[in-house]
Amino acid sequence: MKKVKESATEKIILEAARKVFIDKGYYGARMQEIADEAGINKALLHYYFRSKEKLFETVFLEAFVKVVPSVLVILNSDEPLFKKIEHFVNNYIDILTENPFIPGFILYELSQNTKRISSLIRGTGLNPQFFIAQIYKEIESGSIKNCDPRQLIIHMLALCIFPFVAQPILQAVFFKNSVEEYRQFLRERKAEVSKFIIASIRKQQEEEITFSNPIQ
Amino acid sequence: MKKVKESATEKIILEAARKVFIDKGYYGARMQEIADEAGINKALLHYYFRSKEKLFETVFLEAFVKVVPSVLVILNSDEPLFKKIEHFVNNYIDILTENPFIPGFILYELSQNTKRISSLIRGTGLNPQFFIAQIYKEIESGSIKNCDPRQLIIHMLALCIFPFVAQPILQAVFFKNSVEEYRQFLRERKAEVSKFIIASIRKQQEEEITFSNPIQ
DNA sequence: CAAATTTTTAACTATGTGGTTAATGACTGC
DNA sequence: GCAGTCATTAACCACATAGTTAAAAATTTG
Repeated sequence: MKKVKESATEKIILEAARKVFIDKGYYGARMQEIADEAGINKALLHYYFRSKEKLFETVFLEAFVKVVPSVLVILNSDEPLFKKIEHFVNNYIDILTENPFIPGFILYELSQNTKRISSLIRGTGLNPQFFIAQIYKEIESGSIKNCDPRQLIIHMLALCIFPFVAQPILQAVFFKNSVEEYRQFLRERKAEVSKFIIASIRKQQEEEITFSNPIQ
Repeated sequence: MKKVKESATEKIILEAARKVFIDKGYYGARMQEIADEAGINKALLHYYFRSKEKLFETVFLEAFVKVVPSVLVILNSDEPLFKKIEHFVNNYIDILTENPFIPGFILYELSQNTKRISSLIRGTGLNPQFFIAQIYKEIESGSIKNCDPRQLIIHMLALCIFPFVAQPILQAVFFKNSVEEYRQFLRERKAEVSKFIIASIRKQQEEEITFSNPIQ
């Protein structure tokens, strides 16, 4: 019988599985390679996790929980908007720097298995309504320009996540394939992105620029 | 012997291979599935393309060429910066709307097998130097704020590409899983993104805001 | 039309893969 | 210290998969 508390072996397996799955994806990963990486017999993988699919499921959920909800807390806090954007961008890029392969991993597996999305969303309480309401308030109060809050949120996500998803090609094209240069770039990017966003949405006193089509 | 002009069968195979590879990725794809999809015998795949890897390379390069270089032409044109940004964003989002799964495909395969794929890409002449120089000129002339041109380019790419890479989850979270609503959102996004970028980088006459750390 | 060539197929092979099993080693409680 | 349970292993199995082959069908060519 399996114990509730996870054994040391179980942790070692999960660690190895995470590495291999993130590197190779579900289909590319080999149970033997995971076992080798963990330095144990392949049968143990099945002993603890029954099947490749179950093992993957566990790894995926751990990754998802690591990256998504932590950042959601910030969006639902009651900080003022500009501070919140800075806070969000800083934290998100930090978390992703520590787990640079997780966004690509999540996006790919999610595009393969769209069914899982809805259960994940339900499980982690992904709901942008509070943040959307805050953006509306700021628009009405005149501190930011008119826009569709969903567009703004997706701008924020894109600017934070994309550099990690596209790391290989960006690193090759813009940074002579130097990992160190790319890391430096990401550090600078934290400040760069918040400034970029805030400069764009902040309303100038003298003119009222309206964005097209707020929301229906 | 293989003819120079590709036969009808060859086209059918490529079409089927594209579909399966994009859906399942390199490791997930099965030669038998591609053959079934094409309605032909599996041996024909090897007859025309020798191996899975060669077939994949062909498919990948076709996809890459469809999405990347066409848009590079715009960046290397001599339009003024703001017009060029609008032009770029409009064209890119259009192209991606027609090929919504290609970005994810490219990024995924690139992250799985960076070495092999980057040698494939090298032949396609990706070079942002001209556009980078243009951005510098605009900074010097005082029409846009100071910034690292690479950051700006990656902002642009992120804002265009991310909505396609993350479509499943964004659609679920923000658009009740409605494909039509998401399409509408992408249409609006074209205008939204250029405005967002230009509003952020345009320099106001009265103040000179400097971004941190231009380039070394 | 018949010979030569190209295209297509069914059957096959070698290998890699996820998963199983039965035996062994390591603990744990008494 | 020993019975009983849990953890670990090597050897194995069934099956799927990329790739091959040899023969048949279709097409081209003289």
